Amino acid sequence: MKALIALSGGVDSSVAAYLMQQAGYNCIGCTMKLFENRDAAVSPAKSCCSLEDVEDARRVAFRLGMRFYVFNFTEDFREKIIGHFIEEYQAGRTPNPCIDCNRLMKFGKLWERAQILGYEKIVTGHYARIHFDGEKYHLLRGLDASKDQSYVLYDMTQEQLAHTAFPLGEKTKEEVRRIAREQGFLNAAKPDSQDICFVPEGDYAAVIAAHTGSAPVPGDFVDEEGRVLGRHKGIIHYTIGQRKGLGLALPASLFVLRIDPEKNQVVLGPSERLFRKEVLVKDFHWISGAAPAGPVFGQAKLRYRQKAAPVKALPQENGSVLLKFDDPQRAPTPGQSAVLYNGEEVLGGGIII
RNA sequence: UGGGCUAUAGCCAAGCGGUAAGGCACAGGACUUUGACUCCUGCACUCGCUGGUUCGAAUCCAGCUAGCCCAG
Repeated sequence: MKALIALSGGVDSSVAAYLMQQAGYNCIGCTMKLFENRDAAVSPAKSCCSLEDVEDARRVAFRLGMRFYVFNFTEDFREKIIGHFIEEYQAGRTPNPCIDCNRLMKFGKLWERAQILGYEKIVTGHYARIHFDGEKYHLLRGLDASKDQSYVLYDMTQEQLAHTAFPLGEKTKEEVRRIAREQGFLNAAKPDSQDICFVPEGDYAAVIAAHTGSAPVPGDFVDEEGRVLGRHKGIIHYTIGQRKGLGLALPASLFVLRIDPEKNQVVLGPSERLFRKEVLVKDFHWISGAAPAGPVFGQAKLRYRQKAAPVKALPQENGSVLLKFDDPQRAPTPGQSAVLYNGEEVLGGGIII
């Protein structure tokens, strides 16, 4: 069996490559080149796919005796991932580019390329498990609950799951680091990735400005009654539930409740006004391939780092799903992904509207 | 220029003779393959200014300055 390993340059994918090799696969390593230096000033060891990391990936592949390719996906990435990222922010929503990247790049473009080259599997370092019951593929949480990354994979199709391997799904981060050390990988102690790969220093607004060639338009901060509280730097700077960085000195802290792109306003209010029991999710993707006939009882996450909360999911005729939580959830944010679980299994997910 | 009130960090604000609470904002860190949230740490050798009383004052007294209110 031939496997194409997506090497990011980090520890996880390196160990994933090693494990596949040990499992007897004929492996080849590859890294996706997703953006140019000019598109995102150098972002050292902080991201999952910065250009410097390509060299780390190459060294790991060399050490394992694998051939190594770099696939240039910069054009698609700029158009589809960065482009969408910018549109969403400008529309007052908060996108999660990593989700799009997984769907369109890793399990989209990369899988296409793998098929052309005759590989049966593509392999990544995600902490998640795939289970085949003889009929359907199931996506399960990673065994290491603290590193579980099943959330970012909810968009995977049956076909993709059939041709993907997550060798780290059964491992803990500790074990992975240990294996990396034992194998003498130079990135064994490399920090976990963070931040958006094409956004250096976390300054995504600067990236948007650089790509659009125009600065965000300042507007008013208002309270729920419409009273003006101050001036904001442009709606792209804010997200629902945000507290820091408003630059307002008020007697109590306020949070972003809503963003109104038409009026170019950001509505602020106290924390307790952020909670919602019902959340509507559009374009819901069911991993099984089809929406269930009736309501589903399970748990859902509205953001990556959040414990799944008990919910009743009601599939709608138009492909949306209405989530009715047992307890109010803090700051559901349009543009972010809601993912539905049934215990260890990911049932599907979509975008909050 | 008659009377009254108030002046504490970027903002709000405790303090009422014993050696500057707290909140917001801000900065740094932790957490994190998104943005946030959260958590930790830091942040007035000084209380509008000048004198005085006192062992000791942001706290009492006087004058000055500034702002606000009422009466003009």
